[in-house]
Amino acid sequence: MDHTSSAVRGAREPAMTDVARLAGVSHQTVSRVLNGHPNVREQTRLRVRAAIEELGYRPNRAARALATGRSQHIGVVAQNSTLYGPASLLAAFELAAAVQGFVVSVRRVRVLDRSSITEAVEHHREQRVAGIVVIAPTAAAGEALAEVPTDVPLVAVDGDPDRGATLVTVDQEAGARLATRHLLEAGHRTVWHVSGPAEWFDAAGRVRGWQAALEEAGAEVPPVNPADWSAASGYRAGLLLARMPEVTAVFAANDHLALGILRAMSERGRSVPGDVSVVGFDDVPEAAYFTPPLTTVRPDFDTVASETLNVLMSCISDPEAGSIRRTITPTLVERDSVAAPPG
Amino acid sequence: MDHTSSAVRGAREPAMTDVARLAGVSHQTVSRVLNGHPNVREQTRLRVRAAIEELGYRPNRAARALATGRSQHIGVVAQNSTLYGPASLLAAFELAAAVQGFVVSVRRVRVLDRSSITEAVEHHREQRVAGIVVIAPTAAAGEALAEVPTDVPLVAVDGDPDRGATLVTVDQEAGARLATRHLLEAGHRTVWHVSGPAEWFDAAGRVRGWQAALEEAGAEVPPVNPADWSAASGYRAGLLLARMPEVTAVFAANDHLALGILRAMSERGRSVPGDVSVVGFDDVPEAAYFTPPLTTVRPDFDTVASETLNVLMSCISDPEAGSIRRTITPTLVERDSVAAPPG
DNA sequence: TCCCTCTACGGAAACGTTTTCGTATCGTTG
DNA sequence: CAACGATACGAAAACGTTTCCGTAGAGGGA
Repeated sequence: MDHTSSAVRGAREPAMTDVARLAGVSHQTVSRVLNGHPNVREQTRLRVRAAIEELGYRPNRAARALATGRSQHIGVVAQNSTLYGPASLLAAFELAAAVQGFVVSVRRVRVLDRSSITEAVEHHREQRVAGIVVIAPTAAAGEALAEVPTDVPLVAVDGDPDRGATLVTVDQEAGARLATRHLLEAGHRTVWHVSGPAEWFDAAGRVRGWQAALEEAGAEVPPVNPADWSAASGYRAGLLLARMPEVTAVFAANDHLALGILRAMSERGRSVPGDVSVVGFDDVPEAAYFTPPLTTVRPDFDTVASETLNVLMSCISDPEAGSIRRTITPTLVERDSVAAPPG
Repeated sequence: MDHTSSAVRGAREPAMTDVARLAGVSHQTVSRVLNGHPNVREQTRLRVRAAIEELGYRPNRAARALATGRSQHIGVVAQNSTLYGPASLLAAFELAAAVQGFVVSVRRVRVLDRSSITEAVEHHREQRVAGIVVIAPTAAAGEALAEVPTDVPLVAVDGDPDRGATLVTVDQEAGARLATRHLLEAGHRTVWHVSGPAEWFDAAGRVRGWQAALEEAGAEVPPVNPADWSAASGYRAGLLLARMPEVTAVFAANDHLALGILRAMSERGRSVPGDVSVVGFDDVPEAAYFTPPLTTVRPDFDTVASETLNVLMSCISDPEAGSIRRTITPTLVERDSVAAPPG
């Protein structure tokens, strides 16, 4: 018998008191059973469970939230983009949170500016969420977070590494060093860089890491080729680089930029990795099937997501704790887009 | 003065009664002002607004949900995947819902089987969401939805086209026809197909459309090459097809499969589009930078998302209405991966 | 037997809204 | 001037939980 679906249309949903009446106890006892409190006789517990089952009772979360003052909700603020990194991070986070019994509400913003972010955070606070996660990869987002009230646990992901707030990030610098050193070790005299948008911390960190690796190796630091994250802009940058014979190694700030570069090189008749070596960043699932398969840097987004959840949980359970910081170090995935320079 | 952030730690957040006291009215009048009810003197309205401002008052959504019996939440059930289609659909939906003042809670499931889906839907019902959206592209999901109680508005996206439920879908058959006819019109005698996983409606629809287009043109229908959605499986299928000289045209069920096929063809020395033409599906942002730029079928996910929201809204406002069905027809995007067959 | 301490449960007051109903004031009308 | 319908607002009862406190009964030690 499925009482749930046979419920009369428009009839009030069963509440705790209904369960209590059927089980012959008070509604507080039902509450106790539901929340796993001790001091309930086994026999009573069973009667209550049976009544719950029979009525198809489901607790009203709104009432619970009102009574306790806290909800099992986590608010997420994310940008409206389908970039691989943020998307897979978010998906992994939602799954992890669901496992822990939390429901995550995501609020998308069109652009990551101050007003949008404060509005979105305000919105979540209005919902009395237990905690907030902001995917805040740009400078403007960092500023916005600085002025957010601190009375609700908040963790930033990919945020400003120079702010003191609690933060989970990928070590962009280390990743960029990995890529750059790998190219230098293959014998290239220097490495050119096609960067992401300057206002992104990710992009800035990768530039820093690339530059540091070059300086440490005593290599010349060529000018940065600025781009956004798209294959289209990678293509444009690639066309420029393709006509410079001295360019033999390129580190692209992400895999889609690298794809655009590969395309440009191919059109200009410069073979990869024969004439030019290319390394990307992100390890998107299809990177292994680019032409040629792309050597790239892999940040483990699953780990970022689960660490984010861990950090948020400890912020929730101990709001007085200082700011926490977690950094995930990426790894290098070697494929076929890197070789020794020609000649 | 920012009273919000200067609130004493641990102090109770201001409630409606606090605002009322400060404004010298009763809390019901505050409620009236908040909800835009008429019959409030302009002067009173201003006093109330001032008090709200001064206290940094924000209404408690849980209390409102409890009192009204409905929440401004939309529950989404989605698979834990970073496939481009579902991901961009979801992002667009979240943005559209936010604009309408709804908060969307997404519940990820590891796999799209019956128990996971019913559990996730149950979870949302427990939260008393105003409506539910299930991204249900597989047969198992379709079955699961059949047994979900109908007392909450629910719309399926990419669900079973043969079920009567309210549904928003992409016209997979039309898209596949577009691709197949385009290849036939380029002069190919027939078109081979690398399909998505058989349990996906999307995949099945694309197979049907491809087959229908071939039959209508009197072309031979070659056997389907089954794959999943990944570039890896596209690559494997591509290796097989590359060694069959009679294969001159391939329709891939999505762009990442197509990428794998391009890679396989390139490795086997078969040029695209010189020897083999390829058409994809999805129009991922980087498809224009594949080697060669990919001709593909573009479903407009923004439209799917906004239609989904529209349909859900009408289900919410009129729960007695029958099931609604919306179909979005994709378009063909021509690039450089299609040419006349060799010889 | 008396007192005390557990255990198992009920009574009742929160939590912060919305909503229904009631009422005082005021301008209009017959 | 009495009667009446707006208009502007307040009183009080929901909504369905949790939680604090109280209490009856069982068991144990002096």
